[in-house]
Order: sequence, then structure tokens, then C-alpha cells
Amino acid sequence: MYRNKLKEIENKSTDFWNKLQINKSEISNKEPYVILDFFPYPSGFGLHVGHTLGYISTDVKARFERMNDKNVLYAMGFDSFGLPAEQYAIQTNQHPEITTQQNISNMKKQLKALALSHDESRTFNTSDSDYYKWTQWMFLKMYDSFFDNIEGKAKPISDLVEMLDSGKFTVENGKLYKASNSVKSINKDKEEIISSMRLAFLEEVEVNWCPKLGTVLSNEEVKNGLSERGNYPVEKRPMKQWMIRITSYAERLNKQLDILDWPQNIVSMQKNWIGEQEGTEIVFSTKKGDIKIFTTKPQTLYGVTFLAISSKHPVLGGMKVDENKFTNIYAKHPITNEEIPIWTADYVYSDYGTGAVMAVPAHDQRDFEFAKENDIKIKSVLKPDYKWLEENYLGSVKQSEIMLEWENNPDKFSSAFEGRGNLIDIEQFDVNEFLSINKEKNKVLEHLLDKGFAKQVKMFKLRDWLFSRQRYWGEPFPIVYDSSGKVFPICEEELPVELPKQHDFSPREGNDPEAPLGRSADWKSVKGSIVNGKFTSKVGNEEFTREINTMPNWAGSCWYYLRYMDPTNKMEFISKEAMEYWSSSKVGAIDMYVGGAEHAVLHLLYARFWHMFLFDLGYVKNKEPFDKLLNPGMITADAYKNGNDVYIDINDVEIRNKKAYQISTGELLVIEPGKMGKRYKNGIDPQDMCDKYGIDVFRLHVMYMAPITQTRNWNSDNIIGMERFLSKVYSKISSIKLLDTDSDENLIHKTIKFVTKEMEEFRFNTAIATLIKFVNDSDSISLSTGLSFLKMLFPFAPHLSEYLYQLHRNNLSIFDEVPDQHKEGLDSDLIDEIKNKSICMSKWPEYDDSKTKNLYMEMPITINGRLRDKINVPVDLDESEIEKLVMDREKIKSFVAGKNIRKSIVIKKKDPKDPDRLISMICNLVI
RNA sequence: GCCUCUGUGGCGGAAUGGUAGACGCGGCAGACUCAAAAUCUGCUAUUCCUAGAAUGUGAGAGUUCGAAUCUCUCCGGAGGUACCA
Repeated sequence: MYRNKLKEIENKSTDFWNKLQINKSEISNKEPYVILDFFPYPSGFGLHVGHTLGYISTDVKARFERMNDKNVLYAMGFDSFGLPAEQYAIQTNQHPEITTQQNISNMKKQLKALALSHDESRTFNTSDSDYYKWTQWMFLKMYDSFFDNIEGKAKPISDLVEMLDSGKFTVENGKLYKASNSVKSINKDKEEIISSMRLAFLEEVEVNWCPKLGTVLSNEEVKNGLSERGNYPVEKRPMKQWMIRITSYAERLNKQLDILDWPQNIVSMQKNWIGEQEGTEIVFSTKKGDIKIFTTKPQTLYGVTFLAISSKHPVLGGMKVDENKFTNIYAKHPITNEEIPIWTADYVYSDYGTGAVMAVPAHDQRDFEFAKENDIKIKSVLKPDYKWLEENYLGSVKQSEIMLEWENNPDKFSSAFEGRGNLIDIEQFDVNEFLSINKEKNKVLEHLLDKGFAKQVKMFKLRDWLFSRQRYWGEPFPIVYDSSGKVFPICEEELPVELPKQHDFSPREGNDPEAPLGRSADWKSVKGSIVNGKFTSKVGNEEFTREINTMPNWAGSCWYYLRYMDPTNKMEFISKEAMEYWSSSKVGAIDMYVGGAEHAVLHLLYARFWHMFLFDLGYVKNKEPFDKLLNPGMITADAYKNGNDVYIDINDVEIRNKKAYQISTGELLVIEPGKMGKRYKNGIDPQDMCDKYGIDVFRLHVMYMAPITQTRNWNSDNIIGMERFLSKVYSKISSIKLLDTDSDENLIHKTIKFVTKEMEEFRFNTAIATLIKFVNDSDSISLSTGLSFLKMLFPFAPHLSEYLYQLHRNNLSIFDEVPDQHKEGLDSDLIDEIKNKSICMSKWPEYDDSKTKNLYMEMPITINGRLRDKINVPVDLDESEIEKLVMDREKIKSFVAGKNIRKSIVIKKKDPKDPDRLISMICNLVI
């Protein structure tokens, strides 16, 4: 019986594989296939069943592709730097280096227990100095590069110097322009221009400061004013920090989303985040300088009655002005030349758009409310429909006069009209020119553009990437400062800049940012000198101080997938050879990337940017990192709360009649479905499941529960079905005798055809269903068919498949002693294959297409879409013959009697899945 | 509010324009057994019920000979996002 044999089966197979080292992959002349899971951080809490969905699915696919003769790169390293690792260390009062090591080895053990076929020789951790050396190296490359906005790609700073020296280019506001021929020299300091162009740069910016975490966070790490990790309050404050100019890539990041094979929701989340918007930039002049505003509704320009700016807008010249106050500055309206007041407003953000808004209170609700509160004039520009006018009018006039009221007294309405409408007749414009909405918009725009008041621009919501963290457990920056605070990169030869081992590594909570690395005085100050603009400690004796912030944990995960291709290279982050071999020939370098949607705008955006940068510099050959992306669904589970809102461990819960009771107290508990996690005390340990049912059964169950992308509630009731399945497999396959024949010769061919298709497209639940059906439907199985079946089962249930494969291998060696006449009818290739190899090394079974088709088939007959009868016909019978047969049937006659047949159709089913050629006949009746 | 996804038996789910409910769980009946478990066999959408028929994929309309599948409107659920100019 399968259950009694379970341990024997698992041990035998595992031992066999360990001897063969089957998971190792080397560069060869085979076609490569790279499949990866998202980089895991080694959590101190270990894996729960929720994590296994993605991991098992990549393993299944990796095993399948190996059997299809692909050279599969399937490895797993650990994202060991960063907040989660550090916080766990703080909580357990240990050094992160120690906890990280412990957690990694624990996690490796758990992964192994699931029989994942990773190439273990390719693993590494982001906190290994051999690895972060290259993260630092890439940072230096960014520091030493700029974005050429004319060509749309990054280039070395030396190119910029050349371009500027040639006199053919100038730089304005961080952008490169072709110089008009007269420009020869640059007025501004060249060095200043260069530093304004670097892709990695230091800047005083409004940052998201999280006092509780004691560090700043990037925009992507803040949600609803709370930190993404831990849900702590975040506040804005100015700080000088390292930034990465990801905004230079906004256009490419946005556009290339369309050529990726990614789930639609991830694509649209990224698009939302990048936030490309076409609009108009309009300049208002003031005595203190120009104010640029960005608008998507330039046609309402006439209705501007004030400008709303952020309280940090440069026009204030650093003057401290409270929010929602009049600034005593006026701007000139570009059309009417009216003086319009400038107000600071709390709804205008300094880091969004231009930090200034043209306020049109008649047509923008926020402007409307602000105007009402501060007694500012309201001027209507667009005509609403009458329904809106009636619903929003506060006074009482005759219906016929309501439009006139809107035109003259828009403040008598309860809100702004934000919809579309025709322009009200304004002296500068002839209203007849503005017949349609689009035309109206374009006419005003044309006028503005003509007069030079405005230009059409693209704006992006994406902000530059804040790259400094006031934490200990991260990559140190390869940067030093001289005594005057000037920045110098450390020369490449002296990388890595190793993280000092310090005991007091905790962040300081509170309002005064203090980077922990500052406490390592010995490490912080270094002696050396500047050679060719770079710091070296090899010569000189000048005093320098190191940058004491560290990089965010997203840094290391931006390029780890490339390192799997060449994990131990000391000379380069990846060799050209390894990069060329493993990178796919598709859009993205990695064939298949599997991981959760929670990283949609964090890791996946940063990594795409990072890859594009490496691409521009010629280090990688693909435009994008990840070709195909798949989000496995979550596994949710019920959590249980008692009357005091305290979560009760699931091991202390008993379910009776769909109600939950605490075992130890007998208390009735509240059931709360949701994410699995430590804090909900509802995590289910995969190890428990594997101990109870076996690894193979567990893997099958997880894959069979639902389609891979679907979120599902954990339920171990159904797992028994998979045990029954393997039990049947065990008894049917192990008892096959050499000369057994198939009860249905075509069944295996149909099964292979269908399962292959499903495996290719990650539909493992239906692949398993087909395998179950095969076992249920076959009474007798030949050896060759049995082996084909085992190969299909292998990716899901490797232990049992290998065990049974080897069982027959042993039988075959006995068979060698048998006289030749008894061997007749057995495939000699098959005998060789099975005798010498593990099932891992066998080929995925092939099918004979002619055997997937039946000679006869049962064809349903429908009349007006209703199933009325079925008829058994030869598959290749022609349509008119079928029609005759159908019309002859008594049943059909009775339905058709007295009616005209308007049309009859014989449907041929489009192949791929169903082997049957014909499906249905429809007689349409006209009554 | 906006964007994306989603809604099928008692439950997980099949079926992507052509026989709705594959496969699994659960349930019912039978076999084996002194008995139970395990296993095996059959049945299991609903209603009238012998046959046979009618109804049925969140609700309503539409396209079609034919719709779970395509289109529109509405309702419910999940995720994302927002004083976004």
C-alpha cells in the first residue's frame, strides 16, 4: 500500500538524486530556459503553505522543461539585506549577520523538504560582500553616467564632457539641448552642470521620514501616509539624500510595458504609478519670476481667478508663508492681462507637477471650495447641461434664465462644474468656432500656443528614487566626502566597501535622523587621496569621511537574476559568455518570472529601470529583464479571534458545525478569513502536511486546488483525494507485467496531447485532472504506457514516479536473462532508456496524433440551440451524409414536423484540446 | 471617485462561441467485513417525475442558428490608486 511505503519511496528517490546531482546546469549547446521565483527575503518565521504555491509551480515547470531537452536555469538566492532582516534581528536581540545566516539555512531546509530542484551551486545572498561589491560597482556606474535625453539613453559622464566641450550642446534644467550655432562657451560652472546630470546624485529634497523606523522611505514604500512595512506614520521633511534619476526613464518604462507578456493588472498598476499625462504648460509672469503651471484643461484658462502654489514654491524665494494664505504677489493673466492673486494652498504639492496650479474655481471642485472659503471671485467658462444647472443651483430663477445665472453668478451654485461643455461666449473668441468639445479645446490651445503662452508637454507622476536609508543592514555607499563636504567616488579596485561589524546597529527612533554607521568612528573616517577624481586609500594621507547612509533593500534585488547566470565570477558581475547564453532571445532576459503582485510598483519597477541602465551601457542584451510574468494567487486561511480580539493559534481551534471553538477554553471564536501570517496565528506549516501525507501528495494538492493565478482559501479536506490518486497509481503501475497490453490503446496518446498543452501554459490543475482520468479509465496498462504516464506525473510527484520507474528498471535487468522470443513487441530503445537513467533524465513522452482520433464519435444534435438527440457516426463522414442520417431519425422528425428548416450546420471542432473532429449539428427551424 | 480583475452545484473548480458542471472533496446506496476503518462499484444541478420534459452559469437587455464565453446597463466580491492639477 502506498501509505505504508511512503517513507521508503521518498528516501530511495532522494538518495538516488543526490548521487546523480541532477539539478546542476552548465552552459552547453542545449537551448536555455530560465525560470525564477521572486527573490525571497529569509524570514525568521519560515515558510507557510502560502509561499509554496509559487515555488512548487516553478519547480513543476522547470522539471517539465528539462524533460523537453531544455537547459534549465532554476536557482534561488536570498535578499538578505534590508528592513525585515534587520527588524527580526532587533526583535530577537541578535546581530543581523547571525540571524540572517540562521534564517537562510532554515529556509533552505524547508525548500529542500518540498523537493524543489534548484541548482544549489548558484545560490548567494545580497549581504555577501562578493555580491554587494557589484551592487556598489553599479551604483558607481550610475554616478558616472547621465541620461542623454536627445538619444533617450544613458551614457558615461565622459561623453557629456565631450559634448559640452564641443560647444554643440547646452544643458538647461537638467536637459541637454542642441545649441544654436552662436553658443560657444557655457556660462555656468561645468562641474555644477555635470553633477546636475548624474543618474545618482545628492540632493536636498522633501523626503518621507518615518520616525518609528528611524529612516527615510521612497514614494513607493509609503501607502496612505503610512510605511508599507509596519504601517508607521510617515512625515515630510527636507533632507540631503542620494537619489537615482529613474524619471529619465519614465517614457521608456511606460512604453515598453506594452511589449511585455505580463498580467494586465500589473501593467496597469505600473502605468498608473508612472502616470504619463499629456497636457499643457502655461507660464504666468510675476514680479518675482515666472510661474509654470501644468493643466489638462487649457480651455478653461479664461476662468482662472487665482494661482494656487505650494508653500515651498521657489517664487516665494524661501520666504516662510503659511498654507492657505494670500502671498501678496500677483501674476499676469496671459490672455486678459488681469492681475490675479497668488495663494498658497495645502492641496498643491511641491513635488507634484510644477508645484503650482492655475485655479479655475468654476470648473474644479478643490479650487471652488478654496475660492468660497477665501472669498475669491469665480468665473465660468464652460456651459453645463441644464440638468446639472438645476441640480446645483442654490437660488431661484425662471428655468430659462438659469444659464444666464451660471454665466454671471457662478458662485450661486453649490459646486464646480467638472464635466465637458461648450465655451461660454467670451470676447476674445467666436463661440461659433467651438462647436464640438474637441474642437473647442484645440482652438483655445492653438491660440495659446500661437501666442507663446503655452506649450504641449508630457508629464509623469513618477518621482526620482530616494536611495538613502538611515539603517545599518544594507550596502554601504562607495562614496567619501572631503573636509569641505565634496563628494568623491571610491575607485573600483577598492570595492567592496565592507559593512563594519558593529554591535550597536539599531536605528534611532525619533525626529533626528542618525545613520547607525556613523557610530563606527574607525570605519567612518578614512585616509587617502583623490586620483583622477576618485578616492584611493593606497596613496596619500588626507582625511575623508565615508557616506554613512546605506542603500535600500531594493538595490540588491535589482539585478540578482543576472548573477544566477554566473554566480561566482570575481572579475565581472557576469561574464559576457554567460549573459549571452542564458538571456532569452525574447524581449526580456528571463523567460519566466513568478511572484506576487505586491511588488508591482516596487521591485518590478526598480529592476526594470536598473536593467535598462545596464542595457544602455552595453552590459546586457535585452531591453527588459523579465519576459513573462506570472502572479500566483495568495493562499488565504481562516484566522480565529476570541472576545478580546486576540488571535488564537489554529492548533488550539476546533471546528464543530461550521463554528469555531477554542479547545483549551471552549470559547466560541469569531472566524476571520484573510492572509496567512504569523500575526494572525493561522500559518500552516508545509512540513506538517508533508509529514502526514508525503511531499508528492502535498505538491499535487497545492497544484490541483485552483488555477495558479487564483487566490484560494487553504483547505486540507481535499488533500485525501490526491492520496487516493497516488495510491491507485502505485497499485496499478507497480503491478504492470512485462507483456501487459493497454485496454485502450488511444487513451495514453490523448492524455499526452492534452497534458503537454496544459503544462506549457501553466494550467497544472487541469493537467492533473487529466492524469487522474487516465488512471481511472484504464483497466490494463502496458509497460511502455505506464512509463509514459510516470513521466507526466514526475514534475508533480517526483518521488513516486522515480520509485516506480526504478522498480521497472530493475525488472528489466532481470528481463535480460529471458529468452529473446519473449521480448518481442517491446521497444528496445525503451529498454535502454529505463535501464540506465533516472526519470529526471528521460524525455517527455511523445504522442501519435493519428491515435488521438476516434473512428466513430457520438455527435449531439441540437435544434434551435437545444440538445435533442445524439447519433453515432464515423468521424470522416461527410456533411450531407450526416444530415441525411439525422433527418431520418424518428426523434428529430417529431421535432421538425410541420416546420421549415432554414439552415443546418455541421460544426467541426477546432482541434487543439479535443481529438474529436465533429461536435454538433444544428437545424434551425422557422416556425 | 477612477483603474484592473472577478461572479458557474453543498464545496474547490472544468468548459473562451457548439452536449454546462470534466476532475477532486463531500453526500447517498450497494459490495467486502462479526463490525468499523480502508478499498471497490453505482448515483449525486433544480423541479415535475415512469418515460420524457421544463428550468439553470450574479440581474436585465442585445448580437447569433446557437452565449458561462462576445456587447451594453446594473448589482455583488477582490486588489490597486487618489486633495494628481
